[in-house]
Amino acid sequence: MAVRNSLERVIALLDLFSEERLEWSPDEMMDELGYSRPTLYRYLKTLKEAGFLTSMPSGGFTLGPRVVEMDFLMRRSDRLVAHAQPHLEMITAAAPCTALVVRWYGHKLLCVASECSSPDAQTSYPRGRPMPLARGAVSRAIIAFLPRRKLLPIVTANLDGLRNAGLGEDLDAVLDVFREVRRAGYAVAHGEVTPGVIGVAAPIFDGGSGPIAALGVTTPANAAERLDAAKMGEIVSRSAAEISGHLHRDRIFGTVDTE
Amino acid sequence: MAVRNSLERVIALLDLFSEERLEWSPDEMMDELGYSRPTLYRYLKTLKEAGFLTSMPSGGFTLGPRVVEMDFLMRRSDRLVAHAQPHLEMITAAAPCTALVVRWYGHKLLCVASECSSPDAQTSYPRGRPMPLARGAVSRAIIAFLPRRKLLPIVTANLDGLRNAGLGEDLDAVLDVFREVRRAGYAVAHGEVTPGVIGVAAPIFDGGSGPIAALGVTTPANAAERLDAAKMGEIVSRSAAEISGHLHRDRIFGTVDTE
DNA sequence: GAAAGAAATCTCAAATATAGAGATTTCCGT
DNA sequence: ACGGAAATCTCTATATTTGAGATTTCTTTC
Repeated sequence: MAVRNSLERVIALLDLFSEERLEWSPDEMMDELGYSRPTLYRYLKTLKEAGFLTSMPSGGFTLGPRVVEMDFLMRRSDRLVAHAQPHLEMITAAAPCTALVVRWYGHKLLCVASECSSPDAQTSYPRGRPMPLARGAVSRAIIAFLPRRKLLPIVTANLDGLRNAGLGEDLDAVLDVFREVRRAGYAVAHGEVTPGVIGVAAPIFDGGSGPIAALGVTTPANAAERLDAAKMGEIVSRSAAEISGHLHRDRIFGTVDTE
Repeated sequence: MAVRNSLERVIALLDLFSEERLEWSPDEMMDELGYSRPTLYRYLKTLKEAGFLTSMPSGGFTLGPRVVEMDFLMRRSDRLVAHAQPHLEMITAAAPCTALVVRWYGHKLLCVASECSSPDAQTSYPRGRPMPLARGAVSRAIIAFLPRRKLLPIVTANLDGLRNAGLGEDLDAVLDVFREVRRAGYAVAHGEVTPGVIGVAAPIFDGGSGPIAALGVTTPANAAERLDAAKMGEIVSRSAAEISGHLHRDRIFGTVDTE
C-alpha cells in the first residue's frame, strides 16, 4: 500500500463498499483501514453530509442517495443512452434476446443501457455491470476500432486474457482477428462471456477519434440457430451507425440540453 | 461559503456536476471554485483514477464509471428493491399506472424503483429522481408514520411547504392530516406532484422504528375515476405490508447476501 | 514530421490544516 | 430518568497541503 494522501484515504473508505460487503460499522472500518476514531468519524461525517454514505438503523453505513442521484443525472443526460433506447427496443421486440449499450471509459467497459426480451435470465445484462475487456463481441467491437496508438498498448497489456479467450496464440494472430472485425464492421462471439450465449456487436462513434461505445445483442445459442450471425451483424451495424450519426450531429450542432 | 477542509473542497468539485451542467473544463472549474491550477489538477487526477470523473475527448470532465457501478451495487443488493419488484409488476399489470418505491434517507426522498404501464409519460418516475418532501402521497405516507421525535422537527421545518400543499393552516391542522393518514394506513394525493395525476401510497417498514420507504401508485386522474382511491389504498397497503414482512424476516434471520 | 501552442505535471519552501490521544458530550434503549 | 455505547470536541506537534513558477508532455497545425 503506497503512501496515501488524505483524499486517497477517504476514497479507500468508499472502496470498502463492494459487492461482497455493502454495510460496514465504524469499528470494522477502523480495523480494516487503521484510521483513528476521530479521523474516521470526521471522514464519515463529511461523506454522510454530502450524501455519499448513509447510516443504517443498525448502526452501520452504506452507500447513500447521492450515488443514486448522480447515476440518474448521467442516465438522463446521456445522449448515447437516449439515441440508443429506441434501437434497443426495436431489436428486442424482433426476437428474444438482450440488446445492450456498453460504454468505453478509457480502460473499462460498462453497460449503460439494456433491454431484454429473452425469458432466459442468463442473458440479461443490466446497467452498471462491468464487462470483461478480453472477452466478448462487445469488447472486440470497441477495441478493434481504436486508433493504432491506443490499440497496441491495450492489446499487449491484455494479451494473456485475449489468448485465453482463444483469439490467437501471439500478438500478430490477435491483431489479425481485430483486423477482420474492422473489415466486417462487427464482432461475433460464441459463449465467451456467458456460456451458451452468442453475441454480436458493432462500434458506436461520436465523431471523435475511436469508438466511444458498442451496441451488442446476445441470444441463447439455440435461439440463434435461426438468426444467423451475418444477419444479426447486419442489423446491429445498421443501428450502431444510426446512433453514431445522431451523436455526430449532436456534437456538431451542440447539445440540445436538458429536456 | 464557510471554511472548507480539503475533503469538502473536493466534494465541492463534484457538486459542480449538476442537472444544469454535466461537463466542466479545468479552467472553468478554477474560475468557479478559485482553486489553483496544481491543486485542481491534483484533485482531478485522484478523482479520475478512482473513476468518479472521466475526461471527455473534448477536454472537459464528466461524472465517471464509478458512479454507475456504485448505483448498480446498491440496486443489486437492495432487498427493498428485490422484494418490491414483483409487486410493482403486479400492480402495473393490473391497470395503466406507475408504481414506485421511494426510500427515506433521513432528510430526503428518492425513487429507487419504478414500473410504468401508463402510456402517459407524465406519470413516469424513474430511479434516482428526488421527490419533494412537502407534497404527494408518498411523502405523506412516510412522514405520517415517523416516530414522534422525528416527525415534529420535520413537520415544523417544512411547515411552509406543507401549508402551500394545502395540508392545513397551522401546525395542529397539519398534524391532524398525518393522524388521519396513520388511521387509514395509506395516503392519497390529488395532483400534488404532477397536475392531473392521483397518487396513493403506503409506508414500508423493516422492523426498526419508523418507515424506511413507501410504495406508491400514480394514475392519470381520468383513469382513476374507475379505480376509487379506497380500493387503490387497499391494494397498495397490502403490497406494502407484504414487502415489510419480507424485510422484517430478512432482518431477523440475517440477510441472505449476494445472489 | 517538426514546431508552436496548449495541457498537465513537477519542484520546493512556507504555512496551514490534519491527525490522534484522551476527555466530553450526545444519543439511544431500557 | 438512567446507564452504556456512539459520536464529537479540544488542542498541540507534525506531517501535508498549497501554490508560484518552471518543466514536461501531449496535441494540433502547417
